[in-house]
Amino acid sequence: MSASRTFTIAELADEFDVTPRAIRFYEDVGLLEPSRAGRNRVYTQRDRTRLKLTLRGKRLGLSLSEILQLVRMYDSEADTAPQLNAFLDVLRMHRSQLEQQLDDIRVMLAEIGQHEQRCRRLLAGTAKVTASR
Amino acid sequence: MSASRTFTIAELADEFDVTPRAIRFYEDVGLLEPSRAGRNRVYTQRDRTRLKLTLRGKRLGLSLSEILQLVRMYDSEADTAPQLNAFLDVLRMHRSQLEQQLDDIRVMLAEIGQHEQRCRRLLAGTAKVTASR
DNA sequence: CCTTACATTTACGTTTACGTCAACGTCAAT
DNA sequence: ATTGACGTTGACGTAAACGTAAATGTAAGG
Repeated sequence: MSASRTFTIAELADEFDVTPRAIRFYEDVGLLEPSRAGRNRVYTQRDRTRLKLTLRGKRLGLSLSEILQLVRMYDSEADTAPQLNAFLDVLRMHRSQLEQQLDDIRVMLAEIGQHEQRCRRLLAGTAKVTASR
Repeated sequence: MSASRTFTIAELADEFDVTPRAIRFYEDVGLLEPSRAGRNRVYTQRDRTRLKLTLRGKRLGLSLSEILQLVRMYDSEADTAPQLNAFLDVLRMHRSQLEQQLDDIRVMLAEIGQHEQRCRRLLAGTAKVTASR
């Protein structure tokens, strides 16, 4: 069993292209919980996964507190019916938000396609003009 | 020709569920350019479209200045080959970013699906327990 | 032993995207 | 004439997400 590798703050910072400052900040808000070797932070695979989740959330425009709610929910061992139903509600909300984003992205990609077409048309034009001179 | 309807700030605020304050702020940063009827702002269809674009950008996590760059680019009448090529580069960048987001969303949706499954399994369990009591 | 490199905490600074008064204009309805 | 309802311009406040020193520790290498 790969004795569950650990990471230094700089390793994670390098791997995910964030600053150590940001990583410590994520700890402040409760997203990471590294152990310590003396004063220094020691990050586990779990922290690494958390960080990856965090950055993915950020890329989708979530705030850190929203991300925190998410990971806490995912970690929580809800077991009563009310808890589970509340959980399901939150999941539905997130899913509908993600689907809204999917729509937004589709529209934007379509627009980008249009503009690319236009650019290429125009470039073809300037090429001819240049060649004909 | 539908004499190009105009809108008041409150109409737009209502339609898109944002505050007038936000709309005025978008004007401050250059995203909207309403004309005036005396002191009051008058928004055109173009402004409405701009606002829609703005809010879509926001949902995807873009900053207002990024959105401003986008709409300016889309409006600009680039016509020289270097301009057009630069334009294409930016379009490619945005497309790759959107595709990254698509990936992120797919992963998140999959995770949500997992959790929903788990919840339903557990709920089925609690239902049985409840029923058997 | 001294420097270099990386780590830490504390703390103040900064940018973004508005919120929140305050003070005022204006037009319609009572 | 006054009361809302809606609009305006400042101007200050604020939450989020770090950046940026400053002062300190500490382990490794020359």
